[in-house]
Formats: sequence, structure tokens, C-alpha cells
Amino acid sequence: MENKRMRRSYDTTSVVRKGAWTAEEDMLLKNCIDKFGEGKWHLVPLRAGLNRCRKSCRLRWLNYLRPNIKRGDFAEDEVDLMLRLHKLLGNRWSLIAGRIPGRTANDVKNYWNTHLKSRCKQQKEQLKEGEQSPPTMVTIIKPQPCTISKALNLRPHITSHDPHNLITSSNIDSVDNVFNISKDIVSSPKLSIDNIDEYLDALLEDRVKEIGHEVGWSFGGRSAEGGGLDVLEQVDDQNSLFDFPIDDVVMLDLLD
DNA sequence: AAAACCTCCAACCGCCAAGCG
DNA sequence: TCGCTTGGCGGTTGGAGGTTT
Repeated sequence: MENKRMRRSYDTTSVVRKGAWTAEEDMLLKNCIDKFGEGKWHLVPLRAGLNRCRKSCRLRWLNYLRPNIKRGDFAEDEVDLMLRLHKLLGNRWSLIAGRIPGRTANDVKNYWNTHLKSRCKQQKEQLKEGEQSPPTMVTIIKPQPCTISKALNLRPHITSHDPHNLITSSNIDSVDNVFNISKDIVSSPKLSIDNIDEYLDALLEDRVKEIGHEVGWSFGGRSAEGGGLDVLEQVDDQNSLFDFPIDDVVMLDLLD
């Protein structure tokens, strides 16, 4: 598909080309990835015969050329999932995108910034106005940390205390009416983003199975790529996969 | 009709962590 | 241990196209 907008002008005098990609460049990049596979991005410009930097090639592939990328408007359930994940993870776009099949981190980020940021702000203000009545706590989820570490294949590079990998109070400032996570808990060095990633799978799967039992859902399998839930056949049509009522508070007791 | 303003999103930029010699 | 390279991420920009005035 040709760029719908050819916005940026090219600097033809520089060695490394910038700006919008042409169909020809796309083809060269795609052929290169098809032949050599993803990765080794520093070699890609050379292999593909492109005057582009490695980052530009990588970005173009990940955000545009990669197969199975979904384009067009976000579906209602995708938006719903995005909202909930954002409340839990903050601006961790790549993590959020990893749970929305076919969507890239850039897509998610753009959608958030253009559609949901203002909506979220608005909701927050409304909540402040009616702050007198505290939200009702309806669900308590208490997974056992030892189960997570045993049951899940945590990646080897997880560090015990990596400040950049932690959800901190600063990036959960939007945690309000859905996930009420104490700052003490989320800033604990025991919980890294990698844990969160795996943890979400376990948490959602457990929760969905639990709910599914009650309402009579049947389940498919895990996706090969992300390891998360990928199929859920709903027997009745009254609930969606992540249909926690928006006003519920889900207390996550992540640690012992 | 056209100027001003708004929306959208591809692409760029800077930073960080991991890996390697 | 240190410095360099690479991959990856989130924030931001810029400009085409759409809408309003």
C-alpha cells in the first residue's frame, strides 16, 4: 500500500535518507526481511540496498510492513482492552500492543494520544467531582507469587532491582477506578515489567477461567506468539473477555 | 472561496539496557 | 571494568487532509 500521505520532504543530499518511504523502498525492505529474517538491523540497509538507517528500517518493518498488521479503526473490544491495560501498565505501549493482536505499539500510542487521552482525563475529572462516594470493591484477586515464578518461564535477564523496569507511582497516575494498586506494591523491586507481562497472562487466564466456569464459557488455547489467551468462545453473549465493570475496584495483591 | 484551526499518524529523536570485545 | 554497538522503547514532531468559521 502506498503511503496515504507523503508528508516529509526528502533530503537528497545526505547519505542517509529520511522521510516517507516509497513503495520501492518498502519492496526492497520486505524482500530483505523475507530472505534473511528479522533482526541484525545494522545489516539490513546494506542487504536491502537502502539508504536508510537501521532504526528507520526496523521501525518501517515493525509498524507497517510486518505481516498480520491490522489497519483501520480499533474495535470496541480492542479499545476496552487498551483502556484496562493502560490503567494497569501506564504508557507501556509495546506491552499493551503485545496483548492486542495485529496492533503495533505505535498504533496503540497514536490511538491513545488522539482518542483516549482526553476521554480518560474527562473521566478522571468526573470522578473527582463525585468523589464523596468511594468506589465499591467487588473483586479480590490474590494470586500466589510463588506460583507465578514456578509456573511461568520468567526470562533470564530479569534483574532483582531495575528501576527502569518497574511500574512506579509516576507511571500509574492513571490508575484510578478500575485497578486500585497500592504504590507500595507496584514500586516494589520484586515486580518488574517482565513479571507483569507474564503475570497478566496468568492473572487474566485464571480470572477468565473462573468467570467462564460461572457463565459457561469454553476456552481455546494459548497463542504461540505471545503466550496469552487467544481464543475464547463465549457460550452466552452477555460478557466480553475483559468485562470487569468500569466502576469495580480490583485489588491486586501481588506480593506476599 | 479561503483562511484558520483541528485531526491523524508515519516517522524521527533521544535515551536506556544488554551484549560483546 | 570500560567503552562501543545494537536493539528497543516512549515522547514528540510535522505536514497532509479534513472541518469549521
